[in-house]
Amino acid sequence: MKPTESELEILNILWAKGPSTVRVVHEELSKEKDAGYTTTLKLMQIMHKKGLLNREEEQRSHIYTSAVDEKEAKGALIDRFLDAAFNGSASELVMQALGRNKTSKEELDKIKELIKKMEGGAK
Amino acid sequence: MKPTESELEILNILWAKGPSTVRVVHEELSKEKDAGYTTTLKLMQIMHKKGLLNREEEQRSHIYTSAVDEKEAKGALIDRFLDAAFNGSASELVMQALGRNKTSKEELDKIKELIKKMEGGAK
DNA sequence: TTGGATTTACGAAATCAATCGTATATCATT
DNA sequence: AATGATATACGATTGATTTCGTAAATCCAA
Repeated sequence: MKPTESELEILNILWAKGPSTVRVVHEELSKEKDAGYTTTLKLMQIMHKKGLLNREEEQRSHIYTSAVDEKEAKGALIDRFLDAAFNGSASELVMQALGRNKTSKEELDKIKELIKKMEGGAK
Repeated sequence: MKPTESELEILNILWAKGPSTVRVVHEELSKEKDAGYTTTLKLMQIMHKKGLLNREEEQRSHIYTSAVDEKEAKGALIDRFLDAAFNGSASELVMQALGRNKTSKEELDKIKELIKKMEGGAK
């Protein structure tokens, strides 16, 4: 399971909006990039064939849903990214990511909470 | 600047080992995957044309070095990955990355240090 | 019910990444 | 100087991704 960047965009939309028609996905997609309707359609058809999307064909406008779990898929993406760019070291990635973007206090708190929990569990 | 996965592997080797010949890079690469020598050569030639690598042609065996800064390049990679998969939210990525991999106590400590520093600077 | 709009299906082109074979040049050793 | 090893250059191929045009089916509204 190795979605391309375009496919990932579509998955993100479906994860956020739930079951959707090509029209809806395309509309959403159009906010970011511009491509023809049939391009989006074709992409989603390919993704369906690959098993990345489910679809219901009862209506004239087919309804698509993601066939892959969001957490799992993103976890796999992280793993691949980690291996490719950071030699598998999660902490390296985290340091870079935090050092880079300005992250809000609330977010930092959440992360601290998580660390605390992880340490607690490890003891 | 958008290295492919193969190109990133080569950049990683050059970042780690410093100026190197194709031969050396290829040898290192061969530990992970197997491809012919000319494949590695071609890749590095393309990267040179793209401006990803510098090379010195004085010797018969050209010496290649990365033309891009490691921190900068990885930062750009993170940004793109963040946008593609996590809607730009660094903390989301961090949470997933930490929650996923088992990270050592030392690494967690380093991260806590970083957070402390960030909070200090924000005050 | 007919015409316009919307949808799906499908083929094909354009691009790009990755791989390799072959030719040519250069070097080192005998 | 000749031979074998090693280097670069370059073209060609393969496969995947992205894009779009067009045809056919379906729906809706005048």
